[in-house]
Amino acid sequence: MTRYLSVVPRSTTDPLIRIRADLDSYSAAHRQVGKVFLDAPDWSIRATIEEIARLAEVSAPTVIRFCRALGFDGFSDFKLHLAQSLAVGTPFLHRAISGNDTVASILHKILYGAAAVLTNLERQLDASLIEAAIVKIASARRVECYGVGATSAFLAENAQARFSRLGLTSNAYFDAHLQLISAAALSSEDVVLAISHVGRMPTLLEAVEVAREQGATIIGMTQPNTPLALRCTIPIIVEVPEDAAVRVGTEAYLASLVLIEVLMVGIGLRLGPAAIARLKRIHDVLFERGVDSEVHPALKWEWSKTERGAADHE
Amino acid sequence: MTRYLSVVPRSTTDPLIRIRADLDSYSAAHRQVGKVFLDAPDWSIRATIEEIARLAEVSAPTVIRFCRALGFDGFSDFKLHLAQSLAVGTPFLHRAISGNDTVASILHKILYGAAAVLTNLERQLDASLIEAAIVKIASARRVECYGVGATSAFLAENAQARFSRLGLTSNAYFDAHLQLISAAALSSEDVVLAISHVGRMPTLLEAVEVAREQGATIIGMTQPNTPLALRCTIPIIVEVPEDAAVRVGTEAYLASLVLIEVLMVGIGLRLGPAAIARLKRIHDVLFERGVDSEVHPALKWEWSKTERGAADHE
DNA sequence: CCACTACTGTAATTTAATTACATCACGTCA
DNA sequence: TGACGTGATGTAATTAAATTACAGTAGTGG
Repeated sequence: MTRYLSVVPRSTTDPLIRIRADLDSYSAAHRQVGKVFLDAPDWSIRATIEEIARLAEVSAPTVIRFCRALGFDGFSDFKLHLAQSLAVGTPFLHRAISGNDTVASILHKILYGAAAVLTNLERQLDASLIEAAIVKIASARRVECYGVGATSAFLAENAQARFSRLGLTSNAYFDAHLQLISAAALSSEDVVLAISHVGRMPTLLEAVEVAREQGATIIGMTQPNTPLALRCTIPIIVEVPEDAAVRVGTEAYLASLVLIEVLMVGIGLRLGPAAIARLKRIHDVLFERGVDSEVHPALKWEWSKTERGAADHE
Repeated sequence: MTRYLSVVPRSTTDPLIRIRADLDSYSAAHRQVGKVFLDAPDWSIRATIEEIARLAEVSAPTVIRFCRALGFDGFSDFKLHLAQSLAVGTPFLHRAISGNDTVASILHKILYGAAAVLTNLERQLDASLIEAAIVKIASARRVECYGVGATSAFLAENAQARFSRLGLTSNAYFDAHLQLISAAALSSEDVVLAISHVGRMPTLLEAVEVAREQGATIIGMTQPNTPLALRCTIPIIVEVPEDAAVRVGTEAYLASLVLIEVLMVGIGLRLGPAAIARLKRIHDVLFERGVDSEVHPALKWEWSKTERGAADHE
């Protein structure tokens, strides 16, 4: 009875992602089962094996075999994992905040809502696009970060600070004019990271258009189906549920911020130990001096500019 | 067999929180059971009822009764909920990112890591302190937001923007000097929101000290046991795991941002429809003009509510 | 066309959760 | 003080669920 030992090390992705990815390679009966899980994951975690078998029009053992084929110990084990992967996904999205919420319940809803957005993001994102973005940025001559409005300006600034800390040449522009000037000076070795959730600011689109004409790679961080998304070389689509939940903007903002983090980590790993050592060094310096190391995620860009200059010769 | 129907509406808090809160009021045997769940929640979700009963030195039916007493349908139902509440909590915290991670797995780890921090936050926070902060801010003559360093400056600015949009009088100061001047001008009707994750910046502490002498309420958003935390009237403690992962500050930053969101929502509900209508109005103006509404992350909140007729007051 | 293999279902088995009932401890009131 | 009720717990029986063993079937290669 070594059932409890096989806890984690299977694979990182969650069951539904794997099922969807592999659905085509399954046999007829297994495909049926997979479809049931994909169609009604919420229901599945509370259903018995018989119920699922009935819905999939297969026998119960087939369901078990399906679970085992995915690497789980059995149906129960699979169900547990599925439940956990769904945990933050669905249950709290529908619940809007109202006047009779207590502080504790507001806290709960907002925290879970935010967490849900982040975990759902994994299902929506195309890892290969992110990888493409990482590859491009890591080898770019320079990375220009454009953002319009307070929030995306901060995101752009944040991205720029991180890129600089990794030793890349990067600038951030929040002004329509400066963006245009920057875009006009780009080459095909350069990358633009354009951040705008709404993705229809004419001035930004114009700058993107110019950068495109210069042959630069455009990585856009935006909602699906926006003009910006359509003009990108590599769209990184941040889709947050248009839910009746309290706030909309913050969730997209959190998602974007975390995605920038992913980019930075990915680029860092790609650039190798030197870049990571550089990060650590900056952190240590700040720490020794007793400076708020919270400066870390978004160093002032004057800062990193100087840092970048010094770091070019290593 | 109406087992599957009782899905949600029990209560908002998760099982472990409730158990810990109510532990004292349980009978001897139930307390034993509760302790087992609290001590080994991870193990519990994979254990059978017999195993748990054995460990708690009670009988199996007692375990079931315990689950029922908490409002669940039975042991399985309880286990499922427990599993879900733990889902984002534990499993990925220990896992650092290494060179042989794929982009997909980096994505997974970072997204889940961030989500985990947010959901764990609920267990660590004291809702009554947040409520106290909400009450104070909502009735303050003015709210001064202090932040040092790029990140907490942004947080302070963000908080200030939200408070202003709710119709409160609020300013944000990032400069040591300005903070001091602001602090010196406060009265006992005023509130300072001091944001600093590290919480030991001398200039900020000094400003806080001065504000304190003036009789102002100090709400501090910081780590546990920092000088700032000790000097606050109302400490809002953001404790994030000291993970060995690549990134350090981002998680604390996300947590703080979401907490500001909670404050804003709480204050908004407390202030009533007028504040909510004001938010909506700002949103409409920006929206009509085609401005990136992401400019204001806090916007759009409660539009659903105002739309469904609560816009009464204006 | 046969043998082999990979899938799938049926029926039996095992395991786990749940219920019904008995017991015990404790407090209350005649 | 002692019968009585109430609430909490355990024991044994019951039911439900997951799993295994086995058998049949379809497709594939020799």
